[in-house]
Amino acid sequence: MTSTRQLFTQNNLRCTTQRIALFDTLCACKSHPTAEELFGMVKPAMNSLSLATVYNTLDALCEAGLAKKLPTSKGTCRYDADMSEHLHVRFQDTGEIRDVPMDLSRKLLDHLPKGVLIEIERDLGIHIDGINIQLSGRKANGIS
Amino acid sequence: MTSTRQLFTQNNLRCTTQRIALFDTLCACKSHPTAEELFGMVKPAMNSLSLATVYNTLDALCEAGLAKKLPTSKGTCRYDADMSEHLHVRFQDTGEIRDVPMDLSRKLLDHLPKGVLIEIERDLGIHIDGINIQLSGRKANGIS
DNA sequence: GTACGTGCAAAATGTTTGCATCATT
DNA sequence: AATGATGCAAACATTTTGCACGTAC
Repeated sequence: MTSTRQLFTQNNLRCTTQRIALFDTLCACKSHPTAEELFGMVKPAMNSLSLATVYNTLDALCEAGLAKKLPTSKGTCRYDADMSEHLHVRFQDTGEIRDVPMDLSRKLLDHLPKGVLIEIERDLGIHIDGINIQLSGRKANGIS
Repeated sequence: MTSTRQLFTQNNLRCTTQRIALFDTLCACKSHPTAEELFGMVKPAMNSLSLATVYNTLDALCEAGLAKKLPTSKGTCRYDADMSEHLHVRFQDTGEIRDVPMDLSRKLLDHLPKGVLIEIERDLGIHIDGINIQLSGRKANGIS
Protein backbone atom coordinates (compact mmCIF):
# COMPACT_ATOMS: atom_id res chain seq x y z
CA MET A 1 0.00 0.00 0.00
CA THR A 2 1.47 3.28 -1.11
CA SER A 3 0.99 6.17 1.25
CA THR A 4 0.13 9.62 0.02
CA ARG A 5 3.49 10.89 1.27
CA GLN A 6 5.36 8.31 -0.78
CA LEU A 7 3.27 9.11 -3.81
CA PHE A 8 3.96 12.82 -3.45
CA THR A 9 7.67 12.34 -2.92
CA GLN A 10 7.90 10.11 -5.96
CA ASN A 11 6.31 12.90 -7.96
CA ASN A 12 8.35 15.76 -6.59
CA LEU A 13 5.50 17.27 -4.65
CA ARG A 14 6.09 18.70 -1.21
CA CYS A 15 4.17 16.94 1.50
CA THR A 16 2.28 19.76 3.11
CA THR A 17 -0.62 19.14 5.44
CA GLN A 18 -2.97 20.92 3.05
CA ARG A 19 -2.00 18.96 -0.02
CA ILE A 20 -2.27 15.65 1.75
CA ALA A 21 -5.67 16.45 3.20
CA LEU A 22 -6.93 17.73 -0.16
CA PHE A 23 -5.63 14.76 -2.09
CA ASP A 24 -6.92 12.19 0.40
CA THR A 25 -10.31 13.85 0.41
CA LEU A 26 -10.42 13.97 -3.36
CA CYS A 27 -9.51 10.28 -3.55
CA ALA A 28 -12.16 9.30 -1.03
CA CYS A 29 -14.71 11.25 -3.01
CA LYS A 30 -17.03 9.40 -5.33
CA SER A 31 -18.34 12.61 -6.79
CA HIS A 32 -16.02 14.82 -8.77
CA PRO A 33 -15.98 17.96 -6.75
CA THR A 34 -15.33 21.45 -7.94
CA ALA A 35 -12.54 23.36 -6.24
CA GLU A 36 -15.10 25.12 -4.12
CA GLU A 37 -16.78 21.87 -3.07
CA LEU A 38 -13.48 20.31 -2.12
CA PHE A 39 -12.64 23.42 -0.15
CA GLY A 40 -15.94 23.01 1.72
CA MET A 41 -15.11 19.42 2.59
CA VAL A 42 -11.64 20.03 3.96
CA LYS A 43 -12.08 23.45 5.53
CA PRO A 44 -13.91 22.26 8.67
CA ALA A 45 -10.96 20.06 9.64
CA MET A 46 -8.41 22.70 8.70
CA ASN A 47 -9.66 26.12 9.48
CA SER A 48 -6.78 28.07 8.05
CA LEU A 49 -7.20 26.54 4.60
CA SER A 50 -7.48 29.01 1.79
CA LEU A 51 -9.31 28.59 -1.50
CA ALA A 52 -6.24 29.71 -3.40
CA THR A 53 -4.36 26.77 -1.95
CA VAL A 54 -7.03 24.44 -3.23
CA TYR A 55 -6.59 25.79 -6.74
CA ASN A 56 -2.80 25.68 -6.47
CA THR A 57 -2.87 22.15 -5.15
CA LEU A 58 -5.26 20.88 -7.80
CA ASP A 59 -3.06 22.44 -10.46
CA ALA A 60 0.00 20.78 -8.99
CA LEU A 61 -1.76 17.41 -8.80
CA CYS A 62 -2.88 17.62 -12.42
CA GLU A 63 0.58 18.71 -13.48
CA ALA A 64 2.08 15.72 -11.67
CA GLY A 65 -0.45 13.36 -13.22
CA LEU A 66 -2.17 12.48 -9.96
CA ALA A 67 -5.50 14.05 -10.86
CA LYS A 68 -7.46 15.10 -13.87
CA LYS A 69 -9.39 18.25 -14.62
CA LEU A 70 -12.72 17.34 -16.15
CA PRO A 71 -14.24 19.52 -18.83
CA THR A 72 -17.73 20.73 -18.05
CA SER A 73 -20.28 22.82 -19.87
CA LYS A 74 -21.09 24.82 -16.78
CA GLY A 75 -18.65 27.48 -15.76
CA THR A 76 -16.90 25.35 -13.16
CA CYS A 77 -14.21 22.70 -13.46
CA ARG A 78 -14.37 19.35 -11.68
CA TYR A 79 -11.55 17.14 -10.51
CA ASP A 80 -10.97 13.41 -10.43
CA ALA A 81 -8.16 11.61 -8.65
CA ASP A 82 -8.99 8.27 -10.22
CA MET A 83 -6.51 8.13 -13.07
CA SER A 84 -7.63 4.81 -14.50
CA GLU A 85 -9.31 5.19 -17.88
CA HIS A 86 -13.00 5.28 -17.26
CA LEU A 87 -16.09 6.98 -18.62
CA HIS A 88 -18.14 9.69 -17.00
CA VAL A 89 -21.82 10.42 -16.92
CA ARG A 90 -22.72 14.06 -16.75
CA PHE A 91 -26.16 14.84 -15.39
CA GLN A 92 -27.69 17.53 -17.52
CA ASP A 93 -29.75 19.09 -14.80
CA THR A 94 -27.24 19.34 -11.98
CA GLY A 95 -23.95 19.33 -13.86
CA GLU A 96 -22.81 16.62 -11.47
CA ILE A 97 -20.42 14.00 -12.83
CA ARG A 98 -20.34 10.35 -11.88
CA ASP A 99 -18.09 7.45 -12.83
CA VAL A 100 -19.10 4.58 -15.01
CA PRO A 101 -17.82 1.54 -13.11
CA MET A 102 -14.48 0.19 -14.17
CA ASP A 103 -15.68 -3.06 -15.74
CA LEU A 104 -18.28 -1.35 -17.89
CA SER A 105 -15.84 1.40 -18.86
CA ARG A 106 -13.30 -1.19 -19.91
CA LYS A 107 -15.85 -3.10 -21.94
CA LEU A 108 -16.64 -0.01 -23.92
CA LEU A 109 -13.10 1.29 -24.27
CA ASP A 110 -11.82 -2.10 -25.38
CA HIS A 111 -14.33 -2.07 -28.20
CA LEU A 112 -13.05 1.17 -29.69
CA PRO A 113 -11.64 0.39 -33.10
CA LYS A 114 -7.92 1.19 -32.92
CA GLY A 115 -7.73 1.35 -36.69
CA VAL A 116 -10.11 4.26 -36.85
CA LEU A 117 -8.13 6.14 -34.23
CA ILE A 118 -4.99 5.72 -36.31
CA GLU A 119 -6.87 6.91 -39.38
CA ILE A 120 -7.93 9.99 -37.45
CA GLU A 121 -4.36 10.70 -36.40
CA ARG A 122 -3.17 10.44 -39.98
CA ASP A 123 -6.04 12.41 -41.42
CA LEU A 124 -5.67 15.34 -39.02
CA GLY A 125 -1.90 15.16 -38.65
CA ILE A 126 -2.12 14.87 -34.90
CA HIS A 127 -1.06 12.63 -32.09
CA ILE A 128 -3.87 11.43 -29.83
CA ASP A 129 -2.91 11.48 -26.16
CA GLY A 130 -6.18 10.58 -24.56
CA ILE A 131 -9.79 9.76 -25.08
CA ASN A 132 -12.42 11.43 -23.00
CA ILE A 133 -15.91 10.00 -23.16
CA GLN A 134 -18.76 11.65 -21.37
CA LEU A 135 -22.28 10.34 -21.51
CA SER A 136 -25.06 12.87 -21.04
CA GLY A 137 -27.61 11.35 -18.77
CA ARG A 138 -30.62 11.90 -16.64
CA LYS A 139 -32.09 9.77 -13.93
CA ALA A 140 -34.33 7.21 -15.58
CA ASN A 141 -38.07 7.80 -15.17
CA GLY A 142 -40.19 5.26 -13.38
CA ILE A 143 -39.07 3.11 -10.51
CA SER A 144 -35.61 4.20 -9.51
CA MET B 1 -32.61 24.67 -48.74
CA THR B 2 -33.89 25.85 -45.41
CA SER B 3 -33.26 29.46 -44.63
CA THR B 4 -32.21 30.56 -41.19
CA ARG B 5 -35.51 32.44 -40.80
CA GLN B 6 -37.50 29.28 -41.50
CA LEU B 7 -35.35 27.32 -39.10
CA PHE B 8 -35.85 29.90 -36.38
CA THR B 9 -39.59 30.11 -36.92
CA GLN B 10 -39.91 26.35 -36.78
CA ASN B 11 -38.17 26.44 -33.42
CA ASN B 12 -40.07 29.33 -31.92
CA LEU B 13 -37.16 31.69 -32.05
CA ARG B 14 -37.71 35.30 -33.01
CA CYS B 15 -35.89 36.34 -36.13
CA THR B 16 -33.86 39.28 -34.97
CA THR B 17 -31.00 40.67 -37.02
CA GLN B 18 -28.57 39.81 -34.28
CA ARG B 19 -29.61 36.20 -33.90
CA ILE B 20 -29.52 35.56 -37.61
CA ALA B 21 -26.09 37.10 -38.01
CA LEU B 22 -24.75 35.19 -35.01
CA PHE B 23 -26.19 31.88 -36.10
CA ASP B 24 -25.03 32.22 -39.70
CA THR B 25 -21.56 33.15 -38.57
CA LEU B 26 -21.43 30.24 -36.15
CA CYS B 27 -22.53 27.85 -38.90
CA ALA B 28 -19.95 29.16 -41.34
CA CYS B 29 -17.30 28.70 -38.71
CA LYS B 30 -15.08 25.65 -38.81
CA SER B 31 -13.57 26.45 -35.45
CA HIS B 32 -15.75 26.32 -32.37
CA PRO B 33 -15.63 29.87 -31.16
CA THR B 34 -16.10 31.09 -27.64
CA ALA B 35 -18.79 33.69 -27.07
CA GLU B 36 -16.16 36.38 -27.11
CA GLU B 37 -14.65 35.14 -30.38
CA LEU B 38 -18.03 35.02 -32.05
CA PHE B 39 -18.72 38.51 -30.78
CA GLY B 40 -15.46 39.64 -32.37
CA MET B 41 -16.47 38.13 -35.72
CA VAL B 42 -19.92 39.71 -35.92
CA LYS B 43 -19.31 43.02 -34.20
CA PRO B 44 -17.55 44.73 -37.15
CA ALA B 45 -20.61 44.24 -39.34
CA MET B 46 -23.03 45.18 -36.58
CA ASN B 47 -21.61 47.86 -34.43
CA SER B 48 -24.38 48.02 -31.89
CA LEU B 49 -24.02 44.34 -30.99
CA SER B 50 -23.59 43.63 -27.32
CA LEU B 51 -21.77 40.74 -25.73
CA ALA B 52 -24.78 39.99 -23.54
CA THR B 53 -26.82 39.40 -26.66
CA VAL B 54 -24.25 36.88 -27.84
CA TYR B 55 -24.63 34.95 -24.60
CA ASN B 56 -28.41 35.21 -24.68
CA THR B 57 -28.54 34.08 -28.28
CA LEU B 58 -26.20 31.14 -27.76
CA ASP B 59 -28.31 30.07 -24.81
CA ALA B 60 -31.46 30.30 -26.89
CA LEU B 61 -29.88 28.34 -29.73
CA CYS B 62 -28.73 25.56 -27.40
CA GLU B 63 -32.13 25.49 -25.74
CA ALA B 64 -33.78 25.14 -29.14
CA GLY B 65 -31.38 22.39 -30.15
CA LEU B 66 -29.70 24.36 -32.91
CA ALA B 67 -26.31 24.52 -31.28
CA LYS B 68 -24.27 22.73 -28.68
CA LYS B 69 -22.19 24.03 -25.83
CA LEU B 70 -18.92 22.15 -25.72
CA PRO B 71 -17.32 21.31 -22.41
CA THR B 72 -13.78 22.58 -22.01
CA SER B 73 -11.20 22.41 -19.28
CA LYS B 74 -10.26 26.02 -19.70
CA GLY B 75 -12.54 28.59 -18.18
CA THR B 76 -14.36 29.37 -21.42
CA CYS B 77 -17.15 27.58 -23.23
CA ARG B 78 -17.17 26.88 -26.93
CA TYR B 79 -20.09 26.53 -29.30
CA ASP B 80 -20.86 24.31 -32.26
CA ALA B 81 -23.77 24.68 -34.67
CA ASP B 82 -23.08 21.35 -36.36
CA MET B 83 -25.60 19.12 -34.63
CA SER B 84 -24.66 15.90 -36.39
CA GLU B 85 -22.98 13.44 -34.07
CA HIS B 86 -19.26 13.84 -34.50
CA LEU B 87 -16.11 13.69 -32.43
CA HIS B 88 -13.93 16.55 -31.37
CA VAL B 89 -10.22 16.93 -30.94
CA ARG B 90 -9.12 19.27 -28.23
CA PHE B 91 -5.62 20.67 -28.56
CA GLN B 92 -4.01 20.60 -25.18
CA ASP B 93 -1.81 23.62 -25.72
CA THR B 94 -4.27 26.09 -27.20
CA GLY B 95 -7.59 24.74 -25.93
CA GLU B 96 -8.84 24.99 -29.50
CA ILE B 97 -11.38 22.42 -30.64
CA ARG B 98 -11.61 20.90 -34.10
CA ASP B 99 -14.01 18.44 -35.67
CA VAL B 100 -13.17 14.92 -36.63
CA PRO B 101 -14.55 14.58 -40.17
CA MET B 102 -17.97 13.05 -40.47
CA ASP B 103 -16.96 9.77 -42.08
CA LEU B 104 -14.32 9.00 -39.48
CA SER B 105 -16.63 10.05 -36.66
CA ARG B 106 -19.32 7.73 -37.96
CA LYS B 107 -16.90 4.85 -38.28
CA LEU B 108 -15.99 5.17 -34.65
CA LEU B 109 -19.47 5.85 -33.32
CA ASP B 110 -20.93 2.95 -35.27
CA HIS B 111 -18.47 0.64 -33.56
CA LEU B 112 -19.62 1.53 -30.07
CA PRO B 113 -21.17 -1.57 -28.54
CA LYS B 114 -24.84 -0.75 -27.95
CA GLY B 115 -25.14 -3.60 -25.48
CA VAL B 116 -22.62 -2.04 -23.16
CA LEU B 117 -24.46 1.28 -23.27
CA ILE B 118 -27.64 -0.47 -22.26
CA GLU B 119 -25.80 -2.23 -19.45
CA ILE B 120 -24.55 1.15 -18.25
CA GLU B 121 -28.06 2.59 -18.28
CA ARG B 122 -29.36 -0.33 -16.25
CA ASP B 123 -26.45 -0.37 -13.85
CA LEU B 124 -26.61 3.34 -13.06
CA GLY B 125 -30.36 3.70 -13.35
CA ILE B 126 -30.06 6.44 -15.90
CA HIS B 127 -31.14 7.30 -19.39
CA ILE B 128 -28.33 8.19 -21.79
CA ASP B 129 -29.21 11.15 -24.02
CA GLY B 130 -25.94 11.68 -25.78
CA ILE B 131 -22.37 10.60 -26.15
CA ASN B 132 -19.65 13.15 -26.17
CA ILE B 133 -16.23 12.00 -27.27
CA GLN B 134 -13.27 14.30 -27.15
CA LEU B 135 -9.82 13.25 -28.18
CA SER B 136 -6.92 15.07 -26.57
CA GLY B 137 -4.40 15.79 -29.23
CA ARG B 138 -1.32 17.66 -30.19
CA LYS B 139 0.13 18.37 -33.59
CA ALA B 140 2.19 15.38 -34.61
CA ASN B 141 5.96 15.85 -34.52
CA GLY B 142 8.00 15.48 -37.67
CA ILE B 143 6.73 15.98 -41.16
CA SER B 144 3.28 17.42 -40.91
C1' DG C 1 -50.12 46.51 -28.67
C1' DT C 2 -47.80 42.93 -26.41
C1' DA C 3 -44.32 39.99 -25.62
C1' DC C 4 -39.89 39.32 -26.11
C1' DG C 5 -35.02 40.70 -27.42
C1' DT C 6 -31.38 44.16 -27.12
C1' DG C 7 -27.82 47.09 -25.11
C1' DC C 8 -25.71 48.89 -21.33
C1' DA C 9 -23.69 48.79 -16.93
C1' DA C 10 -23.35 46.56 -12.77
C1' DA C 11 -23.13 42.27 -10.29
C1' DA C 12 -22.14 37.52 -9.64
C1' DT C 13 -19.16 33.76 -10.31
C1' DG C 14 -14.82 31.26 -10.85
C1' DT C 15 -9.91 31.51 -11.04
C1' DT C 16 -5.31 33.73 -10.81
C1' DT C 17 -1.84 36.68 -8.90
C1' DG C 18 1.43 39.42 -5.74
C1' DC C 19 3.39 39.45 -1.60
C1' DA C 20 4.58 38.64 3.20
C1' DT C 21 4.80 34.75 6.19
C1' DC C 22 5.48 29.99 7.21
C1' DA C 23 6.69 24.95 6.58
C1' DT C 24 9.27 21.34 4.27
C1' DT C 25 13.35 19.69 2.72
C1' DA D 1 19.32 28.00 5.29
C1' DA D 2 16.93 27.78 1.01
C1' DT D 3 13.24 26.72 -1.61
C1' DG D 4 8.76 26.46 -2.28
C1' DA D 5 3.77 26.50 -0.31
C1' DT D 6 0.29 29.06 2.20
C1' DG D 7 -3.09 32.66 3.18
C1' DC D 8 -4.91 36.84 2.28
C1' DA D 9 -6.71 40.34 -0.60
C1' DA D 10 -6.96 42.31 -4.74
C1' DA D 11 -7.08 41.57 -9.72
C1' DC D 12 -8.81 39.26 -13.55
C1' DA D 13 -11.87 36.76 -16.74
C1' DT D 14 -16.19 35.00 -17.92
C1' DT D 15 -20.98 34.88 -17.58
C1' DT D 16 -25.43 36.61 -15.68
C1' DT D 17 -28.69 40.07 -14.36
C1' DG D 18 -31.82 44.35 -14.07
C1' DC D 19 -33.81 47.71 -16.46
C1' DA D 20 -35.09 51.10 -20.10
C1' DC D 21 -35.75 51.03 -24.84
C1' DG D 22 -36.66 48.92 -29.35
C1' DT D 23 -38.31 45.35 -32.60
C1' DA D 24 -40.85 41.19 -34.24
C1' DC D 25 -45.06 39.19 -34.30
